[in-house]
Amino acid sequence: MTQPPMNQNVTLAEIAEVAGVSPATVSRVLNGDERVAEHRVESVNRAVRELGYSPSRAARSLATGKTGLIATIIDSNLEVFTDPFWGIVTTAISRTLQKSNLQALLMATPLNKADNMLAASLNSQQVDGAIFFQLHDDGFVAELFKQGLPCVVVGTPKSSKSIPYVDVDNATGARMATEYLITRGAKNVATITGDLAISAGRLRYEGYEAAIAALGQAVDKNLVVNGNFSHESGIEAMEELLDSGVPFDAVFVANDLMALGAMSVLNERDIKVPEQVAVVGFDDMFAAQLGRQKLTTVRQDIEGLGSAAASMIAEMVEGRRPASRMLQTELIQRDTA
Amino acid sequence: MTQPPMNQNVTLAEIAEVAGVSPATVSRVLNGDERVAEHRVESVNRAVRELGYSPSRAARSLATGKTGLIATIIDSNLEVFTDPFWGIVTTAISRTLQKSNLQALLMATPLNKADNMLAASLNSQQVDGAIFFQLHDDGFVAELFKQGLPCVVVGTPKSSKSIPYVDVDNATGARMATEYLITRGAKNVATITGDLAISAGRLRYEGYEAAIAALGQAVDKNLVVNGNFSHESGIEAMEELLDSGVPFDAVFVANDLMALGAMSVLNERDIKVPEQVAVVGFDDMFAAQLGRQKLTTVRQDIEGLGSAAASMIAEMVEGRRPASRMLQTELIQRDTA
DNA sequence: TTTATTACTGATAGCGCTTTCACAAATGTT
DNA sequence: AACATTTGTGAAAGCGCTATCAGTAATAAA
Repeated sequence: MTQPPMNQNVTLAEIAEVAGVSPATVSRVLNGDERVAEHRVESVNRAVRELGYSPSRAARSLATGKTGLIATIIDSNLEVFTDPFWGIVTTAISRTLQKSNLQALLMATPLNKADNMLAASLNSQQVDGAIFFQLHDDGFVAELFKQGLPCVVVGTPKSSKSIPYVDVDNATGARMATEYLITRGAKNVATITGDLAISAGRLRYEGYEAAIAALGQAVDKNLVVNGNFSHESGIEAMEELLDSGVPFDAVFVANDLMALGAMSVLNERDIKVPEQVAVVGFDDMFAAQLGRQKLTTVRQDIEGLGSAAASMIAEMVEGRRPASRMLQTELIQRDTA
Repeated sequence: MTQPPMNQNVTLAEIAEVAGVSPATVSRVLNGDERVAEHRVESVNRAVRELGYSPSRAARSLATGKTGLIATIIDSNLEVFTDPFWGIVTTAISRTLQKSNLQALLMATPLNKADNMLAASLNSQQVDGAIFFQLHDDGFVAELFKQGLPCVVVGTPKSSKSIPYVDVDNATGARMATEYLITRGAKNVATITGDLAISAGRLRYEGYEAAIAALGQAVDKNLVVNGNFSHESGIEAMEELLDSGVPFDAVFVANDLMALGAMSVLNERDIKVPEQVAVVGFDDMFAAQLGRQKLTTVRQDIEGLGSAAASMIAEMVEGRRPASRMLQTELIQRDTA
């Protein structure tokens, strides 16, 4: 409760004076330099406490060439706004960065046209590193990375895998989901895919494929229908599947949003879930738990995504070169399968 | 497509040399000082372009005492993570700040115990201002504000109204919703309230009350049951309402999450919506449009909240003192009323 | 004891910008 | 024609730190 005085304008020089040492020594103490006599460390710390001193970031940046800032860039063209995803991930980033004395600079900007503005921000000594979110065009990121800016992308980069990235293990998650359906007794597992142009879409489909292949079977093309991750496309895909007449008793849907759409079609046509058709989604989005039937789905560790990205960038800032990471998923069994 | 060279280490001094003027003049041009001869302005701009120069934020901060940074503080104890709210609002903030050459610094931190750390970040010359999200204890903010830090809170501050804030007009929105229900022919409009300890909860209830009062009636206490904004509490509240036996033909629910819960109870008991009971929610959360019956609700302008907060803080940074703002809501008619 | 290390510490020189301040040139005023 | 203003510019002094470098005191090695 005893708020420290926290004077706005105390400078290192004043601390030096009060503590009776040179500015250099104060700086050493502040930065944890070992070889300072114990009694001086103490008197410096005391002065810091008493005057409520906290060093100026600007001055420090200017002197060191480090800003302590990490750009967190979201392509505002992207519609990540269907879920708490972005909030959770940025919060995790911010929290994790704090441990390395870094801070997150938020940048929402259309990635294509902003090239220049963004480049200006990133290229000069404005930030120590940058975290990008899955993007259509990662050529820009590759460029920056090559120029020496520490970068990590959340999601799987399209072109240059040389950029460190962190992603959810989409393929394994999808495979687990499909295998679960099979284990539950499904004979014909259909799938509604996401946008196959996006890595998450492709990989989830490949996971489905792998599960079928493990059975020694080939994928029946009639059982796969393409969606684009939208709720609407889930509805359409399920209608198409049903109308085609192919028999199926389970469906793996590439994300919850489409799964919810698919479920509403199933409900309308009075097809019992999971008795007649079992369904499992992917993402464990918030709304998955809202309906009268809660969705069985593959949960991705969103918070983990953020903190992994943050700690990777922190490593890079310190000069190391972290390996890309793949986060495990978890099958959440609920009402629909 | 032609990426500018964008050299990492061009300094103002080099620009001065290339342009054949003094550093002071370069600085003037960069900052739009009027009284520089036209031909010099041009040669400076040319040099800037050719060398791909962009000024160092740190140096500028050190010289001016301004950082160009706005802290965006989210109390990580809070569960804002049920909706895209946070993502939308921060994106809007970031985008709006850019217009004033400011940037958003993200800080997710438990507000109570972090006092010290946060205070350290905010108090010294680390940021030019701060945006806070609705918080239980705004005493901390009041403190900072009194100390001269430009602050804006998103939501309605509990204690000190002297802090500039921006909020959705909860009362009017709730009143509109209730009146709509009445206009539609409802004779007995019930309400499920939110947490009345939170301003949004209280104000939405007051809006309901006002609509009833406008009819010249008093609120029938049997028609109001308290929830706490959670899905679960919506379910419970509706069960209570139904079990109590009080007749009602419409219900205004203080948020969509509870409304969705209430709806599922109505469905289970085969009560037709909106024929037997009309329902309208509040928030227009994403999931409101997902079910088979899309929720009629009061939309709040989340993006507006973010950009208002951002432009208010920008004004304050420039020394002005903006008035608090109240954002209008909009009734979105869908399937449930 | 003399010399070579080691342990601490303080001057001091920037980091890259802004901003007085002073001054010259150009313009305006009696 | 003499003086007072206004304009446009550069020199130079910081802004608050860090980091190099050199120097003194204390310790180890010869």
